[in-house]
Amino acid sequence: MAKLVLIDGNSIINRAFFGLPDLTNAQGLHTNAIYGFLNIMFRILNEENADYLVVAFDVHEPTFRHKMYEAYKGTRKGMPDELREQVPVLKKLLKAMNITTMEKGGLEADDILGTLAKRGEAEGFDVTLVSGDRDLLQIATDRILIRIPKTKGGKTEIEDYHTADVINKYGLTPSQIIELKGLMGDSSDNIPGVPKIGEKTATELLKEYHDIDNLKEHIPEITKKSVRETLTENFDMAILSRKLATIEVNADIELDFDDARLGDIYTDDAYVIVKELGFKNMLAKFEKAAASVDSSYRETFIRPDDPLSVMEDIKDAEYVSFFICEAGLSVTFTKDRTAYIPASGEWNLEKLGRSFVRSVKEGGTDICTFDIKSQLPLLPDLGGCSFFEEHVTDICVAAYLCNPLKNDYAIEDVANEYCNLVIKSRTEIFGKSTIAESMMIMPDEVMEYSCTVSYVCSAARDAVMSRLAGFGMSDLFAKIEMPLIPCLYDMERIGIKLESAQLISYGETLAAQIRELEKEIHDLAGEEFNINSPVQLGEILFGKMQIPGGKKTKKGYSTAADVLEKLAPDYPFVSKILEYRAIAKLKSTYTDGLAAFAGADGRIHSTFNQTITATGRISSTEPNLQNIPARMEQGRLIRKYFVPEEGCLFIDADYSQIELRIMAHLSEDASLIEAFSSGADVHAITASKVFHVPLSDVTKQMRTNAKAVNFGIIYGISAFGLSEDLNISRKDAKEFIEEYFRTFPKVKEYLDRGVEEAKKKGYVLTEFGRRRPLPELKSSNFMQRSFGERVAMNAPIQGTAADIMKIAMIKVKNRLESEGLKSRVILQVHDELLVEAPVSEAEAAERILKEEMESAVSFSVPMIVETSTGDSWYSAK
DNA sequence: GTGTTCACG
DNA sequence: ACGTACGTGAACACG
Repeated sequence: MAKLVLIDGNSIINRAFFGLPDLTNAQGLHTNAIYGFLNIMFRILNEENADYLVVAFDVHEPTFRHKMYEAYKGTRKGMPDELREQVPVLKKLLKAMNITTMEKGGLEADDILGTLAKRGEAEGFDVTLVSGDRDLLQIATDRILIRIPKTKGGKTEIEDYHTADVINKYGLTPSQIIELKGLMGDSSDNIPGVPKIGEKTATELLKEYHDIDNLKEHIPEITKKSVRETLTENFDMAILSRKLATIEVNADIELDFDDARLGDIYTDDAYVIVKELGFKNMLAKFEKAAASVDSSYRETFIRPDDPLSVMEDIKDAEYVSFFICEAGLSVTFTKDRTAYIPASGEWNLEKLGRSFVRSVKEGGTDICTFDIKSQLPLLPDLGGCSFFEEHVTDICVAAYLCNPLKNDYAIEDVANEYCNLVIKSRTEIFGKSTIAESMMIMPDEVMEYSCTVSYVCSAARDAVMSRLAGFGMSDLFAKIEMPLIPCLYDMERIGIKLESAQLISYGETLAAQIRELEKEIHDLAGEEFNINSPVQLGEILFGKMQIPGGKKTKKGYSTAADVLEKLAPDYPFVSKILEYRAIAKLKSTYTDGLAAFAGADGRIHSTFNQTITATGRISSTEPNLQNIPARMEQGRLIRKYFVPEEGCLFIDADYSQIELRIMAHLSEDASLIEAFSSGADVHAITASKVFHVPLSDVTKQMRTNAKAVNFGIIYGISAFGLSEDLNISRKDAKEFIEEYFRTFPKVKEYLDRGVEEAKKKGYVLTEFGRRRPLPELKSSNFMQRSFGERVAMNAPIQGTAADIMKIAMIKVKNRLESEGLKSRVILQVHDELLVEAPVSEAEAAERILKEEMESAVSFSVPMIVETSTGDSWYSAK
């Protein structure tokens, strides 16, 4: 028996859109509805052995009359733009998968589906009809199965209806569903129905009188007066509504089912589209197709007999792209020639790297690759900041600057986005194994991968760099991001010394405290439970102990610190929990966690990532050294175990109030600029001005409030946020903000102007041209739009601060080296640099740090740097 | 894998 | 009426 599957495209894509969180691909296209649609379609195809498949759509040309009607009714709003833009992409994808789609002016998708279902049944098929719309139940028979997917808590469950199932569930036959809609209406479909008659009454009436025509004859028999009256008065509504609810099953549709026969849907074209959409977990399905994608470029990969000649050619070339890994070196000269030299025999890895570096240096050759920082261990003495500025192009970093919002910058995405090239990703080829592990087992694949990376860099270079130039970021790239790479590499390579043994012993004292607290908490609670589990803790606190706290999260109660802190004064039990949490965090993340990262040299080598943040900041991982405790003494003690090498000191230098200073500069607010020029405590001055009291009369509370407002302004202030932070009413918070803006009127002008401009352009820029796109500003969702507005205020400030710090790092490195010092920057924490300096150099290094950081930019307010020295990170702060 | 919590700037 | 501060990363619980 042949099987025909019909999908209600509009209905399913709608369900998917509203059921899934907002997803976007690298280009900022919304993709959640397409993703959800595909998931459902794949599931159906998996379950059904479909021979024929048709996806039906409504025609989306809302007529003038439609619009008037919708505006008047206020219901069934037009599609949100975020969904609208996805429809053509889905259609394109379905086409690429050779799946028949149908739409016809004047017909709704329903009518197409109804007609095809009945026709299919008549031709002897088993028919399965997939829709989110219960209207379709009227089509159900023993041979036509209606499947309605429902998303329940992330999972998709499908309800199945044959005739019997409809009767079971509704007590009505499929054809009576039409009568049901006629009586009760359907607000989602703009079917009015009979006033005051809902599902219950309608069902009872139909059970008794079967259908609307028969019901008409028997209205006088109805016992309930209100029902009798509304039916008498509004019977024409029932007739009209039934007509609206009736799905056309004899529409004029031309379709030969043979044309809808399901073939191979995993085509090359579809692979490319799915890849563009960024649906990584679906790509596996299309993998086979990927292998057959045009890969003629592979024929340009060669293994020269004489590595030496390659090295000579590098000298002569103006620029080359390359990739070096444990397996060997690839060098792309032109798109027609990529040479691969495996590391073996005489040409071992060491020699390969050194020769490459020498050739590049001798030839003054420009080099281009992807994520050069990870290759630097194999490229000894490649060069410092100025070499990077003049000769290096990192495609990964360039792609990041072009769009800093992506989660990762895998080479296959760049190949796809900039050269329309489909290549296999590293994980597609090697799985979880590293290249080093794979080179013995599959050397050919390793060679091909290496060559592909190098080739793609050449192929993408022009496109990426011209986009960068179009965005005005060429200087930012060459003069800041590229020279920063050796700074980051140095910090990673040098690392920071950790007194592991002492740290672990501090961990043990913490463990003792944890055990103590655990016991007290369990005693107070009267039972043992996992304090670390927010679910269990919520149950105990707000369930068992009846502490007022209310719900907050999707899954039960929130036990976040800000909630608990409000309760702590009244409930000692809650204070204990907070104490427990604080210590448990210290132990797991900072004591045990950090100790595990100490290398054989007794130092921690973190990774500093340049392509993670949306604002241009650096991030630190494995471990994160940018969030070592500092605010509470108990945590701050952790810093005592970060120590300088013997004979060295730490010098810590941090920018004072850098973000506020930047805002003063950008807004040109005279009062704020003056506040900074006077050199006094800016939060106190703010308080003095906002609360209209002399500086000497500013109380602690006033300063705290002013400080919170200052932070709020930088974050893109909202009365709600400030009120949460200060634990005051929203009204008071609003007044603070208004008074602040009255005091610093130009700050308000600046922020408003920034948001307005961002809305017009769709992005914001830092002082150094770093660009942050703001797709949220176009959102129809209030929350997302508001978020976009706050980001528009924050990103130029946070981003400019990041730019300044990057400039400073380059200057500091250059200066330390040019003065022949051994002192080195070993950490960056956004507005702070930590230098490890031989004791004899400490004073010089401290002076250099301050000078170079303060002179990194020349703004209308001074950039002040505070330094301090010590024999641990703790004492140098 | 996702959500919650919490450490930093 | 909505339900919020900006930017990160790690540990843990839980499905």
